[in-house]
Amino acid sequence: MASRTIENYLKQLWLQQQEARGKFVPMGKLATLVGVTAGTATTMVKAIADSGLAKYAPRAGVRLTRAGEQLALHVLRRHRLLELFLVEILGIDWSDAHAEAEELEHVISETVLERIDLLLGHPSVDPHGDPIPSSAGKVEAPELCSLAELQKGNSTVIVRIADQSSEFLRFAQASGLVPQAAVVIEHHNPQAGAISARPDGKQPVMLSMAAAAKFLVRPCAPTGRRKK
Amino acid sequence: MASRTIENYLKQLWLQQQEARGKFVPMGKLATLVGVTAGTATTMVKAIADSGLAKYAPRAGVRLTRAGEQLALHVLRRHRLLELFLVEILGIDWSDAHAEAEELEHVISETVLERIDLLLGHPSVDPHGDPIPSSAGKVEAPELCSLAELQKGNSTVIVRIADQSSEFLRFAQASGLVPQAAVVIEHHNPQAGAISARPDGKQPVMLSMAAAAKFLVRPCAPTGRRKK
DNA sequence: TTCTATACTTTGACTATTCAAAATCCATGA
DNA sequence: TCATGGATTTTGAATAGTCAAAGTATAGAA
Ligand SMILES: [Mn+2]
Ligand SMILES: [Mn+2]
Ligand SMILES: [Mn+2]
Ligand SMILES: [Mn+2]
Repeated sequence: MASRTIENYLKQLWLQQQEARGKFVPMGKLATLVGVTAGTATTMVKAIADSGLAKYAPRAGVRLTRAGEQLALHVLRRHRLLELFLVEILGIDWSDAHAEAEELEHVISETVLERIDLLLGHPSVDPHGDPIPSSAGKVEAPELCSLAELQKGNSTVIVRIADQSSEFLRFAQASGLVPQAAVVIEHHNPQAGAISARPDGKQPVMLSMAAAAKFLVRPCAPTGRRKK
Repeated sequence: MASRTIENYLKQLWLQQQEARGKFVPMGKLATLVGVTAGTATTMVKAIADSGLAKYAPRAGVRLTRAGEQLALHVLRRHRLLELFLVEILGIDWSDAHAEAEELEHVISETVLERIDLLLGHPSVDPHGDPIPSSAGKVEAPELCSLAELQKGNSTVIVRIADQSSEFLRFAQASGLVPQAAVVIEHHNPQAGAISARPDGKQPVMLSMAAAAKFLVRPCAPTGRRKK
């Protein structure tokens, strides 16, 4: 029903709405995410709003309607199942899977999708630890904290990486900072704006707070210490 | 490089050229194959010719250049490898694989394609027995004869089905007339324009000459008899 | 309150692809 | 030779997306 272009707008909108729940996504932000100029985004968003998939408030931004969210979740389900499929079954590199899935997500039929889901054993997370929406359009949104929030000496397990760029993913993999990996915080320098994390059986890795914030972990403070 | 639309035109052109080697494909025929009006085909073909992928002769037809053939063969390779992958790995129905591959063939990257090729063990034919072009763009074109050309009492093996429509494929599968199946010609009535073929271990099947011609076999006349 | 930088919207134009309908060509048969 | 009918080409218009550039609104700074 929705064109591939519209599917991309909806998906980015949904992802962005997760960041700031309930708020309107500004046009400039959406344009950047989709990779078009602001004027193009305005035009497309008006069309999307006309078809009832979003609410558009001029100069304020856009927000998905329930129908828009459902459609976005179906696209996201295809995207994430495909990512896992590419990595697990075809052996595609972790860092390339996202870009490949970005195209495939628009041409996979429901039949093929369910076959993939079956073959993978109805997985709940993709290779980056991102949750896979159910075919009914449900996703769990667990509150996670990041490596940036832990204290020196804390140990934890990475569950999710919040950056899909292949450069970052290559760095993460090379460092051993992948989902399921246990890590210990070796140094924590809020002043220097950096921490040092050691993945189990690997060398310690220096991370800026910004980079550390991209590694979502659980449990948050397993050694019992708590902030403040 | 080439858009999905152009890839479709090139592929149909190549397929059609196989039927009548060396001849120009008439616009009306191409239009039907691609599923557009004749006027549209004329417009597109002129653009394709301008980019050097085909030779266009007004009122005579089109023919691919060497460059166009190479591109067409790459698309065909993607198509057939995907068909086999869908059937073998994902368990998609034989009769649906073609339609699915028709979309996927335009978005698969070279990397994913080679992974699929590897996973399938560098196969040489797709689920319908159609040869898969090599990555260098070569295809063998074995001269085959069809069930329609055999005599009563001949036995042979089906190697290829020359019809991609899901209705025909479903009928073929239900009858047991699939690639690798051994069959015996039980009756042969040129006057009635029909034959009866019995797949090994199955019930005999009545086929019009037109239908029988869609089943390509080898060897042609295994029992030593020859025509005329 | 007034000004202005920045974000946003509008406008005009362009590409790719398609269709319907009108115009044209040409092999054929009279 | 000449009229036709069918195939082909041309023309005009439409749709989906996109950009560049020009116009506009508004949160804050002054
Ligand atoms: Mn996409
Ligand atoms: Mn992911
Ligand atoms: Mn296709
Ligand atoms: Mn095939």
